[in-house]
Amino acid sequence: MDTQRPPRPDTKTRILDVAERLFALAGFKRTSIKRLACAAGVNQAAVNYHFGSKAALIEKVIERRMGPINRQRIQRIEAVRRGAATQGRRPRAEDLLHAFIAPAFAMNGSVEGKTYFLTIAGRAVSEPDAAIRTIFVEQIKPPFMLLFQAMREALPDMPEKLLLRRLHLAIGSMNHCMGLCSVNLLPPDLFPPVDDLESMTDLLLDFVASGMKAPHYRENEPPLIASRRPS
Amino acid sequence: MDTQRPPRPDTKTRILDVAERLFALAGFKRTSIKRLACAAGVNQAAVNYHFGSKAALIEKVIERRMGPINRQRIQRIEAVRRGAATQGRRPRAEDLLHAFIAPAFAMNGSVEGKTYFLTIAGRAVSEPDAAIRTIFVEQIKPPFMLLFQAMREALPDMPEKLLLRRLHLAIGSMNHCMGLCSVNLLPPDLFPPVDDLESMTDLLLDFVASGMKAPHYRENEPPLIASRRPS
DNA sequence: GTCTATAGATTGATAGAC
DNA sequence: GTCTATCAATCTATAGAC
Repeated sequence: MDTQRPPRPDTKTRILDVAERLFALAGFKRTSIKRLACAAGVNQAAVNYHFGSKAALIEKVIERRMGPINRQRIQRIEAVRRGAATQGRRPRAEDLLHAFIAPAFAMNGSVEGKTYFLTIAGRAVSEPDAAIRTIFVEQIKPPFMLLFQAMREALPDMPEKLLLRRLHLAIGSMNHCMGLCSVNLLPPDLFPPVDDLESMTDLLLDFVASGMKAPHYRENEPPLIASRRPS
Repeated sequence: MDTQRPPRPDTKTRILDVAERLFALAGFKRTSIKRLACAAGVNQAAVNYHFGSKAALIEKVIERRMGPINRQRIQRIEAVRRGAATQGRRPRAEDLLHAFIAPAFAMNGSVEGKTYFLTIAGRAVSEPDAAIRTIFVEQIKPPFMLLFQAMREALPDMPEKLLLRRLHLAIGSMNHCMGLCSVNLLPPDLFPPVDDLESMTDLLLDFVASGMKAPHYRENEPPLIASRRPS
């Protein structure tokens, strides 16, 4: 066998990899620097030497994945827009949503790294620590707002506020999906494990594309669903 | 004025109310018994005297709201089923989803208590502490499985696995929605605040009902959305 | 860069007086 | 039931030798 084992990554990368895994499995707060360093095979003081503080380490763990994902999102949304403009038509909502969702499930790197980060990202919006939550929110804001603008072109008849709120519901499905397809947050009888991340993407895309295009009623119209307001 | 101020609730209830608020605002882990007791105007030792431990207190906070919500869910799903059977037709997916969703947004009690609990519930599925997460999962399982069975009647052509997975995406939207409509997890420019919980329910119901009924392809069929697999 | 040792703060839980 | 006082464990961060 001429397969050489990959060289042991440097300390900084080892810390980031282990931090990603432990943060996914036990959360930020419950993962102490001490156990993290032990699992990475480095000294406890080395973590603060390389990253300055636990908060800074958390930020690096997030940025390492979110940066590339969000750059891809922006590129692909722009590509969908250009493609539609070339053909003289509006962009399709499905294509835009796919451009936003797919990069999160198609990261480079090991499968493990992927799935661990999906768990972390799934917790992001509801993270109780505002400082951590803000890291995510600020990073996802540019591609999200770009998606919003492009979706206005795709669905010009939908009121802006409704569109924006529905986009948040789509993000909610995506986050939930992210959490489900990695660390087993739910028992298998409750959520049948999905074989691969690609079919997860399809599952999600069908759902949110349909949800985004749901009929909506204008003011003073009777509800579409009669049973909605049970007397 | 003959309006009598409501009598100060007893110690146990005061602790539960304050715990609910602080757990929503700062999370379980970051809320210490000490600050909790201080905010409730009770002694620190009183918390452990009344509840035994922090974990037991968390469980009580969750059960106090989830119990009534889930009982309502079961009642309303059964009612939809009976109503449909009486008319000799299948239950409607919208009605079943409404039966599951509405009780969460229509709790009894103060508006504050409502919204604080919505934040807590929104974090439930992605909670890093498995013990806490399990409390939620076990409590929501009965109404969720009942919803699943009833939805099989409503959408008999959909493969079971797909139906189950889509139901999870619906739950994901709901959870996200719960988090958003209470404590401001996101800045208002990113998510326009919703005036009332009822319109939040409508927003959510339109979205998930449409998502659940999205077209799906059988095996060996070409994808509905051509752009889904960009070469 | 890596290590040991420890400071300094906070935590959950409890013992025991009243 | 309510209080004070405290224990034992845990945490982040850092000082200082090598």
